[in-house]
Amino acid sequence: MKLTTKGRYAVMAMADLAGNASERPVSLAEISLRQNISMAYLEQLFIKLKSKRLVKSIRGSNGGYILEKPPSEIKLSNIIFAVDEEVKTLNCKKESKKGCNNKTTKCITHNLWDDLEQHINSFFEKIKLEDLINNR
Amino acid sequence: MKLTTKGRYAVMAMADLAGNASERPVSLAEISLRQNISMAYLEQLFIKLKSKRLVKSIRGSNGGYILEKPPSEIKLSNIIFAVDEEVKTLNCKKESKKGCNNKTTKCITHNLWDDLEQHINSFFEKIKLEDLINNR
DNA sequence: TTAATTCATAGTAAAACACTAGGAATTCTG
DNA sequence: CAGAATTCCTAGTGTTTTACTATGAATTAA
Repeated sequence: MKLTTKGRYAVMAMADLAGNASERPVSLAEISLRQNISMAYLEQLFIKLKSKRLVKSIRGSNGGYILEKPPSEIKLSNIIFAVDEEVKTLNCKKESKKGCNNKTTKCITHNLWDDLEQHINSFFEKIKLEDLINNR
Repeated sequence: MKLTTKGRYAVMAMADLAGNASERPVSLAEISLRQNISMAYLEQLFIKLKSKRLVKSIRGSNGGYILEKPPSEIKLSNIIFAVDEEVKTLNCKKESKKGCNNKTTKCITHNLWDDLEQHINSFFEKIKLEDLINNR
């Protein structure tokens, strides 16, 4: 899991979407205004969010986006993985290619970083969009 | 806390140092060989580790480094903070400057990312150098 | 004196990041 | 039907960070 502002923006946008849901779809222009994220950038994010089936789009005038599932079923990890697709293994792959057996110091930290990754993942696995909008 | 290969290399080097401790100090040349990290790069790391009092240096021929404290007293968080000094707040500071009160979506994720940071920190707080060399 | 080492500072190539640009396709509304 | 509002799509780009190299000085053991 990669942690950049991209993931953060995606979470912000999705929280905005969840918090402002109504009959009508929410346009990126609105989100852009409220969250102060450029529209072109949001577009990129939402194309990915859509391809991962987190949102649905309605094209044309008065179009916009709506959540594909209720906020209680969308985990933050889903969002972050959607936009920061590459699972960053922090060079572990490179090193395992170089040959890394379980006795080297190299591999000690190899495992360590894997554990960390899981630790971070579980953080975002536990939190749902719903939690964000409820807890404020 | 910033997570780059730099921190990882530092942990590797410190684990190597802990694992190969003896009467004599351990030279960076040795560590460089064993861990396959360039010496010049190790030098940079160790200057920082030294300034944070994690290692002691012995200059001159047959010199090198030794741990300043027993491995049971060196937390991985100490090592990582030593080399990746800037506490990366992932744009939170920038945003709090822009003005961010507790009702905005922006601030929801602001807090969220702070929590994450703590979550990651606690991961490295719990692990000591000793654990690495014992658990293999 | 020489070799091995740490210390210190500067520089640099490549990658990642965050973002912009430009236009095509779709759909509602008047 | 025309026009406006929107999503969709693909490139491009300036800045920053990263990871690393280069160079040489200072120190110390043998």
